Amino acid sequence: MIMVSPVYLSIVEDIKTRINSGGLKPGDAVPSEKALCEEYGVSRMTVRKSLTILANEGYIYSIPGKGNFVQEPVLNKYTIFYDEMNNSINSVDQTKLLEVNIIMPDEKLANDLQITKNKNVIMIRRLFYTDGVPVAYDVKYLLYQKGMPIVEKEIEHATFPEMLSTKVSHFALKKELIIHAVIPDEQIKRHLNIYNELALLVVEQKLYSSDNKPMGLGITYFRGDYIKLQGISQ
Amino acid sequence: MIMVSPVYLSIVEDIKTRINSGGLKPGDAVPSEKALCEEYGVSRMTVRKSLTILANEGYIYSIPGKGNFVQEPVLNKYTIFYDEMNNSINSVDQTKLLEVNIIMPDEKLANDLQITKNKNVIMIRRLFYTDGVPVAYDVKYLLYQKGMPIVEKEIEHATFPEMLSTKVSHFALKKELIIHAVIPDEQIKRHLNIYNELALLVVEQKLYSSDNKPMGLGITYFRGDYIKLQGISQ
DNA sequence: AAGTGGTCTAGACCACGAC
DNA sequence: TCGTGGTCTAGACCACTTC
Repeated sequence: MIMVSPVYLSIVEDIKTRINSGGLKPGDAVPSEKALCEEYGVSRMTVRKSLTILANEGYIYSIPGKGNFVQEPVLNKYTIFYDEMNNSINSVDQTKLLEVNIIMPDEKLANDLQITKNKNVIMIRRLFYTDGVPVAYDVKYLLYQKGMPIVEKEIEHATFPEMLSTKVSHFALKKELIIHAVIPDEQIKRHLNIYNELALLVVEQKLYSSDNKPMGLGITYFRGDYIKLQGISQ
Repeated sequence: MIMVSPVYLSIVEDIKTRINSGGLKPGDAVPSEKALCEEYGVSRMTVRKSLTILANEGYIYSIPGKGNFVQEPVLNKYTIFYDEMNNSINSVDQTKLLEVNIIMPDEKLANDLQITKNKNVIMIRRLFYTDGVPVAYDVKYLLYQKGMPIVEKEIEHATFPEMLSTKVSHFALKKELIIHAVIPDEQIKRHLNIYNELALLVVEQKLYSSDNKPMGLGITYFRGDYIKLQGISQ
């Protein structure tokens, strides 16, 4: 049994090697598709399949009528997998629902959710525990819509995107994270049993519908000694 | 002048709509390529181009011999653009090189860099300023290699990946971020002119060569009131 | 006019899965 | 055996860039 890797993949690897070794530098033109066909002895569609992969992986870009060119590498792009219940050093194994309420938003919240101050907003406040220790204080604000689940069972253990599951297709959901660090205020110190100096990692989540209308705002305050977020390139 | 969008894109949009509207649910089989050819009246390569795009965007996956299936949506994936000199609320406009030195690693550092404790490591310590205010304290550890730039000019204003520019192709560089929050120690308080309680956002960067050997470790301590990291879905 | 990439066709053969 | 997706070919026409 011989595993033969498809031709287009070996062409991809070959061109990657030319780029990584410096033979092809950012801005340089890749040989034309016709030239690559002759060089590798394959049809144009095969060469184009290879070039499509290289473009998808960020190695090259194409300008119609001109050619394919080596892309300047992106050095600052990372992928992070975030879920308020799970992170790289710790998982939430218990939650406590502090409050579910319908409120009227204040100035800032109305602005964040792009609504007027007389609209109803669902506020959910929870505590997250690991091994019996309170590790995070969590607040969510959701635009109130008919048919929304305000059943405590459905809310207590749900992550933010899950709370919108009945209203929105998850494929269409756009999300945004804002990460920063603060000193806890008295209320949070009380909830998280903090008696000495400790920093909080704060993660704000904003959910948008496919037409970029805000659907909700979530803020999770993690004890700094109980969370690390991890990002990876590619 | 009429802009005609290519057929394969309209097929992509049509299938996306079927998925977003719930007509096709996660786990469901997408109609076979042959069926799609007949439905849209196009050749198989055109249908396959559409399916490739849907697969690349995470909507579907394929099992050879069985068919194409709707993917379970990933709800926790975000992209973050991080660069120690720039973030969404603030940019570093001035740097101060505190120290460049060759050191022997301690236990933890040797472990992080996967080297023995008798190997040489370059340590670089810097301060970052915005409008004359020190906003971050930055430490880098780089494996010493012949030909490495220890010229202060090349180091002072460089981001971490840039420091390796002479040694590694940036395309091949793998990177990792660890984000957490701490209270500053006395040394950092002194460097950042912190007199009251303030949290630090700490970003650790690890750089790896293409064969997953660690190349360097960087730790940047940002004043919590001067940095916010932003992540977006898709 | 010549060269480039973008789109699309109508086939072909293969490996794999289900029956 | 038949249907499925995976690979590959040898063309074609188009829009665009360059000269």
